[in-house]
Amino acid sequence: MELSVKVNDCKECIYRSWAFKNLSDDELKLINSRKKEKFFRKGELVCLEGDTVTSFLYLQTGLVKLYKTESNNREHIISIAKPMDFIGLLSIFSNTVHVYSITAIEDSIVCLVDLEVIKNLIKTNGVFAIDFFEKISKVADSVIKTRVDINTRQLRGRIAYILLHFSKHIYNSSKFNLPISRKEVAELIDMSTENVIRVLSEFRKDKIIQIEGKNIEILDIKRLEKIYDLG
Amino acid sequence: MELSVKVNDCKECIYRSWAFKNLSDDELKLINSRKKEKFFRKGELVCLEGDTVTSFLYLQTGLVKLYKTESNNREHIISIAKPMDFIGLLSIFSNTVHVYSITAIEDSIVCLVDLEVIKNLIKTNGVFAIDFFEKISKVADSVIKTRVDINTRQLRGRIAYILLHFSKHIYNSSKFNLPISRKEVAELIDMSTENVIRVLSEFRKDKIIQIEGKNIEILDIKRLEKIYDLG
DNA sequence: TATATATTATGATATATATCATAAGTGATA
DNA sequence: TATCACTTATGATATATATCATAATATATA
Repeated sequence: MELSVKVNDCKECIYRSWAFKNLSDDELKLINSRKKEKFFRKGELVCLEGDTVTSFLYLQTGLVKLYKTESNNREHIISIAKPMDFIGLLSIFSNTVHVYSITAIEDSIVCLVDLEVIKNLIKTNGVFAIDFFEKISKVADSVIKTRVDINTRQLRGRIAYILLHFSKHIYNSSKFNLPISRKEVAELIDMSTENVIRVLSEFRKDKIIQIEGKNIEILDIKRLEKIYDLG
Repeated sequence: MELSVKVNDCKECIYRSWAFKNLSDDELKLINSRKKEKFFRKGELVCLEGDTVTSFLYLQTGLVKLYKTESNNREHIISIAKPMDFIGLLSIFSNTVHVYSITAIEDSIVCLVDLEVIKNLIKTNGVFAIDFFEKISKVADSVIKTRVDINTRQLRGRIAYILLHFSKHIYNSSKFNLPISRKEVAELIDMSTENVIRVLSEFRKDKIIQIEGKNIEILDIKRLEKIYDLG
């Protein structure tokens, strides 16, 4: 179910990415006329793998997961995207269809801009083109880096990674509410659900973290960082 | 040691990527005047992680590996790039320094184009900007896809992947000379060297492949594909 | 050519991780 | 409220994978 949201004017939009800083007022107006802000309730699908890419997707608020559904119906999460991320990743250039499915894992607002408008601006405003490529490249580069970081570590290192990631890069707090289930954590960092639970319990017993359901508090960040560093 | 190579004029260059198809003769001339083709012998370093990115790097012939050196001095190969790939990946937009080191794993010719020239062309020729980003996005997307493909499979599936990859996408032949050592295969698909050797031997015993040192021939591609599909 | 070094190879063993089994807790829903 | 499905939890066991040990080749280097 898509609810209507307060409509932001691009020019005044507080969620606007720095990648749009070199657009003129007229260009922002153009985007404004061809964009739509959509609200997605936690759990709602934003787009499905295989859908035709017609819009540039920008996450204003909330959190979404990017994932693929394997042939055995298991999901494999590629990335958790945060506000200001270009959540369609490189598909807008590399493909005519979305490579990943996207689902909101928290109530989220996604701004959809007609892809043709973005491509035309890239063609006509060279400085914007460079800015835009810089931003999208950074997002994609960080996806690659994360995949490698995770897969070169073993279980404890992966759990440490995900805890530090949520704490430092998403919630900026040592205390946070994990937005995904242990099963989804498992799908994100390539391990079994049982082992996710087990390692979390281990960290709890070692007083590295405190757990109350989905509420997690990092008690000993130094040790967590050490576990992450050692792999 | 960099040897001089026959200098190709960009306009006539048989190695040119389709991403450059919408450049005028003058624009190609500009690139031509600011490019350098360098020969790298097998094993030679093309660039080092951390080096400032000053050129757009394009692989004309040969093969190179993109890798990171871990703190424990172990190498982790991110990707094997083939002719026509943009081997600097997204670093040219996302970073001022190279994120990966690059080394030739076969005698290779890399064309280095002054990055400023490329960026200026992106700014002034919008159609080229789109073409260029389509290409670079495809290369980067395929890196992500490959990482996921590898890490969602277990050992036999990974070896099957790498054999099929070399056969289908790099050499277009069921018979080929593996350009990297078993150790490097291990670094590429995240497994131990011993297990790479073991699984290859297993495949040999099962008459799926034939091995003579680095010379490999796929005898039963159907079974190899099945092993890959099953993970 | 001789020597050192790296690669390929295989078996034995240790370790990491997944799977299976079971149960308590939680949340959705009829 | 009662029922059902899902999540969290933990222990036991099976499996996958890495590591260790050793040796035979192959390759590089003095």
